[in-house]
Amino acid sequence: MTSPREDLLARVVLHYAEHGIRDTSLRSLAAAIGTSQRMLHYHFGSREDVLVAVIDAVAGGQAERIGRLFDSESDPVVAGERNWASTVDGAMAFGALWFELAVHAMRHEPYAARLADVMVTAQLREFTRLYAKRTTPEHASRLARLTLAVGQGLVFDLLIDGDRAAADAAVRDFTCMIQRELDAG
Amino acid sequence: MTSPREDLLARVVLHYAEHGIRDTSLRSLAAAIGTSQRMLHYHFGSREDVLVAVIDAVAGGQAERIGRLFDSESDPVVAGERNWASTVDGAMAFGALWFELAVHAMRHEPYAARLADVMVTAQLREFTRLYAKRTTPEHASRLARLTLAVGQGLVFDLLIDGDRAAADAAVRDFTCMIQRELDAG
DNA sequence: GACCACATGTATCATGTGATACATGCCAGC
DNA sequence: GCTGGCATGTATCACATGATACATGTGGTC
Repeated sequence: MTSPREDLLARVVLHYAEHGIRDTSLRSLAAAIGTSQRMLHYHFGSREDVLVAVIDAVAGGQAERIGRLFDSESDPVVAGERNWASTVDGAMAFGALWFELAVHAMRHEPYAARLADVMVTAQLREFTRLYAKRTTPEHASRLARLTLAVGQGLVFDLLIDGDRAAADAAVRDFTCMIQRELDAG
Repeated sequence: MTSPREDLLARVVLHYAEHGIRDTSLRSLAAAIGTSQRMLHYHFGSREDVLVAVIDAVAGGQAERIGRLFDSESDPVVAGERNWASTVDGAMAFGALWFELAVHAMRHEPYAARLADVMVTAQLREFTRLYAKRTTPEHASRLARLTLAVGQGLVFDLLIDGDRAAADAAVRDFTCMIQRELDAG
């Protein structure tokens, strides 16, 4: 069912999530996930190709998550809450790796284009679409960016200071504020 | 006036901001900023010490910024706007380096403790203090985290998709929402 | 002028690293 | 049972890298 490559990739992602990419050599990576450096080269090609595969995997997972999340739900507030739940779960799983990968998107590396899309553009589009049902397109677009930023910023802070309860509370406040904004607009 | 070390450090920060830390060797770094690998070792010690110095410099700059920003201004909304202006300027200057360093804070590296403080804790404290003048301490604390997250998340998105106008517009919306929240609370 | 601390240049070392060559195992299909 | 393709193990190469040893310059003090 699962190819050796997929199997390896999953373990690579786990190890990167825990130990970071920057000072993980192919040798130590291979040893840690129970394979050999030879196999990493065989299944991925080069060291950079390992990174690209990781980015593709994370981007793919995120894309799937977005699709699943926004297709089934049409109420923006409920979607926002579900999005937060799903975002924070991913954050706890991937940890700092999420931001480590985001840096590649910020540097506009070609292989990270899809990641940039699922991290920002795609979610922005979906939130805008949802909000547009309750307000003007321009307003919806601004609120979408705000909502996305709140999720990302809270995850940022959460990963640094670990205060999950505070993040959840802030989301609840923001949800109320959005609700009021939509009712007023 | 400026010691050779400070002078070097400033150039190191610039180069890291533009090219990233991850694949910059001491040799290429030294060549790029017009010094020798020998000098980097002489003035900083080891490669990791260079990183620590960079983190300290960035954290110090941010600490100074926080102090300057929040001491002079007592109105939370005005402080929020000024904070955004200053945050976004820093983001455009440091670029992805800001998040590259944040990853170290997320991994709770000891040398990044001060960075974690200025990135989250200190700002959280200041915003909470400001908001507490207009609402309950608990509410102020939640709004502070929200405000901080909005700034960070918008910078995150801005660095990825480059839409400065959208970020500014979102901030304006958020400012209104906060204003309403404070007036209601 | 002797001395000294700070700063810088040159050369080199030991090692970790990505990559590759070559051989081996395993298993399906004929 | 032979063959061919996928997968894996072993050994090695060429090189970049961090680090250090040693020599040189430079400016200030007595």
